[in-house]
Amino acid sequence: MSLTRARPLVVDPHRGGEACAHCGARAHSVCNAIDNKDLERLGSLATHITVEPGRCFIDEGDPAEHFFNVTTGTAKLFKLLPDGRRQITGFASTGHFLGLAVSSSYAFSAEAVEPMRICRFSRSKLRGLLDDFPAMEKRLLEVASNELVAAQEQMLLLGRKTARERLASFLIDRANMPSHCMGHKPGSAETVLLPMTRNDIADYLGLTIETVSRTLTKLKTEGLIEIPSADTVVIRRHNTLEDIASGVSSRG
Amino acid sequence: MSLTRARPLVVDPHRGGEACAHCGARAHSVCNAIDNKDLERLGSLATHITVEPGRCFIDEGDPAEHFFNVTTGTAKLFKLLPDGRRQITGFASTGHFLGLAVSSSYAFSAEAVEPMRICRFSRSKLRGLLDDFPAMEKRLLEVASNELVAAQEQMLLLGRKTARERLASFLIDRANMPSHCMGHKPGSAETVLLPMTRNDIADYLGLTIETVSRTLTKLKTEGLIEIPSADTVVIRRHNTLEDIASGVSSRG
DNA sequence: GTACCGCGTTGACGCAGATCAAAGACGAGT
DNA sequence: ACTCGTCTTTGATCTGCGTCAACGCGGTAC
Repeated sequence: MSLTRARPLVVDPHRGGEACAHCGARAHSVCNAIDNKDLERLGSLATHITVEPGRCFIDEGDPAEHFFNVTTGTAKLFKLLPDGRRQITGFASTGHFLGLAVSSSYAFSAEAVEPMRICRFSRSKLRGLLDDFPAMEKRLLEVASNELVAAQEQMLLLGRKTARERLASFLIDRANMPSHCMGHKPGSAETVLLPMTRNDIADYLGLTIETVSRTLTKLKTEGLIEIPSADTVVIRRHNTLEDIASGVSSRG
Repeated sequence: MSLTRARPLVVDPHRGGEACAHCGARAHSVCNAIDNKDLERLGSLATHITVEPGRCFIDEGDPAEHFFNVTTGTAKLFKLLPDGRRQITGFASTGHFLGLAVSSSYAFSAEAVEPMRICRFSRSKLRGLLDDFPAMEKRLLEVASNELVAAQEQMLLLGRKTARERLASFLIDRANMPSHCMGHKPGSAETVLLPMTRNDIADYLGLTIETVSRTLTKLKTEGLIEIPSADTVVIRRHNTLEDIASGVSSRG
């Protein structure tokens, strides 16, 4: 299932504990379970890579040789059916950890939607690190548990919510994201940035691009949101949108 | 299948390490990460309870005071919307571990579909146990990772598969389950037992009960399966069903 | 026996969202 | 400025599945 690899990923020669100590993502990631004094060992295992938008850096089915930690930017995680139908299972931003699977191959693909910087660890080497630093393993379990809760919420959305409710849920989720995940501009919690395309949103919400566009337009004409540009949404009536998202409001 | 209900959970006085040493579920559960010599401590933390079909033993939103380990039987895990719409996020059978969430309250409800025996641990006490036995924490991380992979697969199903593909996927999944999960009679991998109702299947697959019934009937008339009784399905053409499940076959 | 009652099946019809189609909007390259 | 390609919006039409309704079946109580 390998997609095109016109150019190799860019590997940054800059590495080592020095990089970890000054990493802006550390505060938001599993890495903060590691003491300063042990950071050098962590850094020695990491390779820093940059990924341009549209580039796939994890291919479903490929041997799972690495873990990844997102430093900056956003990726979409997705699974494909043979005929091209796609389900985006999530978006990974700063601090997000990828590649947890026990299996020997990746269970999903990952593609950058924004320019990204990523920290890459060899799977086999990290295993030894985890044995030495149980605090990090504890953090991983926390992270995995939280993702499981989010996955269940998404199953509820995909299985039982209407298009209107899905869009409302999506916008509320984005608005509630910490600012380091690019959910909104600092100081303006109601401005939601959407770095992904309508197609990505559709594949995330189990809809078509047309339904996403139409539903957003409807929310706009009802005065619940504004859409100053295609990748920016301003939430005007947050409470109403929350009610719709949780299935309370039946108007439409 | 229907037994009496509206009785409290039965707490079995039988407890202690002795019970763990002879527990039939241990081989399939996170407990097998614990040495025999430490089993007594594990057992001292556990309370054994029995749950009758139809009884809810986890309520979404309640304070998360316990972890659960399924010894025998099957539970459905689900989330509700205010108007009653329900999404079943999974079925938990022998060896399944419940209540991983980091949050202080449960993210889903759990209800027995078959008579169950469950091992209950206090959340706070188990925390200390995990600190002492990192092997168990490692197992938990493995379990959580595997569930995350399953959750992503289910998102693909709910977001992008047709009713026909969903039912085929469901039957294939059931057929591939280890026999201790009641997926099939030993020696007859193609006989799938369905302890849950059509309503449960519908809420698991994001469909209605009528569509589940119709689609199963269609698969039957096409000779892909047999339905000797409502809770038993015999898979006749396993490969064809697998193709449908993975979105290859477009006939219908 | 008969009268339930919960569960499953089947049919007729309706609708939310998919599909098909076309036309802006916007940026990159020349 | 112009073209080209990608993304987005909007309209017309179609359809898979939901909704509504009726009936059958097996188990249980009496």
